[in-house]
Amino acid sequence: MGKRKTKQRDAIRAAFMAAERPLTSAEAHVLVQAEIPSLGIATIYRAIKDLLEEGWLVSMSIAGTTRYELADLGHHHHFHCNQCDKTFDIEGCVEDLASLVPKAFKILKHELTFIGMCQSCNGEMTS
Amino acid sequence: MGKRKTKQRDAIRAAFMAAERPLTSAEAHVLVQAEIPSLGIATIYRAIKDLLEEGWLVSMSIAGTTRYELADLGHHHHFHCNQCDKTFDIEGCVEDLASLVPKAFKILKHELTFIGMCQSCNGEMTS
DNA sequence: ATCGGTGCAAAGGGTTTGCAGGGTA
DNA sequence: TACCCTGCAAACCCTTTGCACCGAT
Repeated sequence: MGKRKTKQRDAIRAAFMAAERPLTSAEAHVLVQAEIPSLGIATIYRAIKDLLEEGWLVSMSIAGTTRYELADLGHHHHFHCNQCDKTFDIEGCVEDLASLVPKAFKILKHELTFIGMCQSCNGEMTS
Repeated sequence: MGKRKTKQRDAIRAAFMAAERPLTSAEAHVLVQAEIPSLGIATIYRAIKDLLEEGWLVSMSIAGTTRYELADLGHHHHFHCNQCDKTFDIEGCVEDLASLVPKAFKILKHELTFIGMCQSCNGEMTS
């Protein structure tokens, strides 16, 4: 009844560990197919669902798409590039964010996302 | 060749003005149908598309769904309730957010969203 | 009388589910 | 061997598009 170890799920976990940034289901699929070309998108979705439930991944909604990354990265935030549509991790946070919210609202977490152009795309524009 | 004034688009604009919070396309549809029951969802989507292009609405991606609100509300942020799935506006912001981002990244804007339980739902839980 | 907007239904794109076969334990 | 996982295809849901009709100008 426990989870079984399969090469598909190993490859999916490996893709998220290697990515070092949040991945969409489609991005994960492409990365994993480099290892296992026959792997179907349904397997990606089912694995992500299980990994979310067991707390190994967390999800976020950025730029109209759900993205997933390792749950144990610690508190951080994100930068989304409109040019290449990739999302990157940003270290650090700021104080007193919670003070913005009325006390009657119960805060579970917050998400801070910067939108703009990433280092790579910005460099290409100005070169 | 300009935009025409129709009762459907008037009702759609009125719904966003009255809502005082971001609405999903489905929420807007329900609200507008109270006024014009025959109004179809495609009309909502087409009107939103035009209103975004003319800068009257802005869109955001929260909790897996695209939401829209008036563009002229000034800088503010959002609170999303996991219980009722509604998103609310939060006044204010904090300083020095941009300092978190590496200088090579070009910031266009930022989005800050608190996730938790809103006043109404929180009250129902504890009563 | 134009021609943009609307309503309906079909088409698209992304995500989920049913099912038979394959692989782990 | 038992049964979870996979791959494929169908089903779903949300959004977009085609088309004929309606209605604002």
